[in-house]
Amino acid sequence: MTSSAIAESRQAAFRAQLSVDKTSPIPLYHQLAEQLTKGIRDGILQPGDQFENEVSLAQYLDLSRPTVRRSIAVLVDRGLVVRRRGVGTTVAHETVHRRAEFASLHDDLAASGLVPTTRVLKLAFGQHEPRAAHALNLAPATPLVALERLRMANGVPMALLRNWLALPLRDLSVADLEAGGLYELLRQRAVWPSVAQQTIGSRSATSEEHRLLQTGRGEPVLTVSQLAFDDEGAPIDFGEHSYRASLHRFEVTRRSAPTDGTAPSDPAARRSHQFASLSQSA
Amino acid sequence: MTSSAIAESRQAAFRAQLSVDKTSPIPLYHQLAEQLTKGIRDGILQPGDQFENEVSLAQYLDLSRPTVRRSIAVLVDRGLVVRRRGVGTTVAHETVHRRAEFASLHDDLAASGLVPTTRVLKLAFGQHEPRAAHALNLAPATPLVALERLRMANGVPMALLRNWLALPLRDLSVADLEAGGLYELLRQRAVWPSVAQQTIGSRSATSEEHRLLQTGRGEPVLTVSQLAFDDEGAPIDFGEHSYRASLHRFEVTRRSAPTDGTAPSDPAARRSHQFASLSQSA
DNA sequence: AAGTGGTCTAGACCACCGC
DNA sequence: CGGTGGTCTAGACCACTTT
Repeated sequence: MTSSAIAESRQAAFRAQLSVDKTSPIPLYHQLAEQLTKGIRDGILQPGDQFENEVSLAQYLDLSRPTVRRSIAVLVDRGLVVRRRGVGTTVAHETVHRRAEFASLHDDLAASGLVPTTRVLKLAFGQHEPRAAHALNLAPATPLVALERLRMANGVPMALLRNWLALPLRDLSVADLEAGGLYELLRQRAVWPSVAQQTIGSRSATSEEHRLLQTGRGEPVLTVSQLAFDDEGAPIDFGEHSYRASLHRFEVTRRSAPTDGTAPSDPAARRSHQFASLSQSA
Repeated sequence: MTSSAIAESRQAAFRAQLSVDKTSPIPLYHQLAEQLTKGIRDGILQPGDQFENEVSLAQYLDLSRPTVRRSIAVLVDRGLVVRRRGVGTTVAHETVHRRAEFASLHDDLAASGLVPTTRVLKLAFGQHEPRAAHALNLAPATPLVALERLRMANGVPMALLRNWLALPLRDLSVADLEAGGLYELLRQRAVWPSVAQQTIGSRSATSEEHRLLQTGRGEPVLTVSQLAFDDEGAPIDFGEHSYRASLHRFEVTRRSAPTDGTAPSDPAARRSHQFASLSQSA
């Protein structure tokens, strides 16, 4: 049995697992994209394997080709597969699709098997912070919720997190904030961050940071300024975070890809914008 | 005249400028997306303005609705507009669509009105660098092109750039490298980077960096390790770059958005992955 | 009820690649 | 040449928001 024959049998076995529920409120393309993604992430389809072509997959699942194509576009966008005109679609190489996904620092630490804890240094309502207000596109006198937290992992100080919330969330408590991540709390209050602009820099630690983060001699901090907005562009919060440089890395994936994950053959279209995904890890 | 009436007249004037060439080899959706993008970037359409709806725009341009929709999806992906079911499409707020796009450090400096220059410290063919080879998924003994450059702006040292190329480009010359950016040279040789994984960190400058970059006392460096791959996942290069922290910031835009720039209403689909764009600036 | 975006169909023709 | 992905059409029905 040749290796390609083995790959074909993998493909056939995988295809047999696929199914979509046309009565579900979940879009068909989304159902299929999730199943295809899982197949690759679980290793059922392996790097270099030929993907079933769009037409026959559509026929097999009784879907139209555009719908199947849209599903595959999701995988292309995630960097899991590569489409080549005239050739076919193949599962991308290992190093390409180890694409980091974003999670909050709290979640990231937890995922690393560490125990994240939070010490709330400050929680104040109705604060005025003209700089934060300006960054959030609000009037300078807009009252904000000011927040200062020290994030630790297994008791080791990791980051100093300062945030100013544009929302009148008077029910936030120190206990809530020490129990988990800020964005999780916001989502519980139906606040869905949609866009966040971050600026990553670095400098030597201030004396306060040195004290709170227990940084070593000459250890710098990685600084992240963040502006978050919801679906409609309404401001959510402004954050200024300092991470111990020796304990953190920010992973970014830059990708050149047209919007829908297809690759126009035209040179003008190739000069397209580039997209990336971000994760942070300790 | 009400402000919405003014916005409507802007919209009408803008629509009159639109046109697509059906005989062009450039995809129709791409032609339209570029024109719409330009209209927003040039301020012809302003934040908060209502976009023409998909159906009438399709009718006006004699295109099908899916094609127009695909164009608008490009803008959604770029963060320029916001779609809301039952409401319409509006131009995103200023702070949301000031989305930085990626460019090479060389291009970024030039765009800032600075004069970028490059000093080639090393250019060596057939080098063995097991660490770089491993990162690129190559055999440890694979010969690489080793490259070390000092990038300056207006004569001020900005960054130390070390790269190892996986490609047998024996025709690279010091003169080429001092004339422009590395990736521009690669594109001239038909090498199209498709995916780049970067890890951003920070540490205090080594003595060599201190000497070459003329860093101030206690000034750290921002470090970026980068792996670049082409369309097919073939490795292009491994880079280790050190930027003077006081002179650089990395801008990242995180966005939660489904693949094609649409927003599934289903909660399961909302728990989708997040995308971002990266730029670096001095 | 009217109008918007969100999804989907069942085709079509073309460009590119490998045989 | 056949098979693949890339683009496009002309509809359809639905979900959601506003009036």
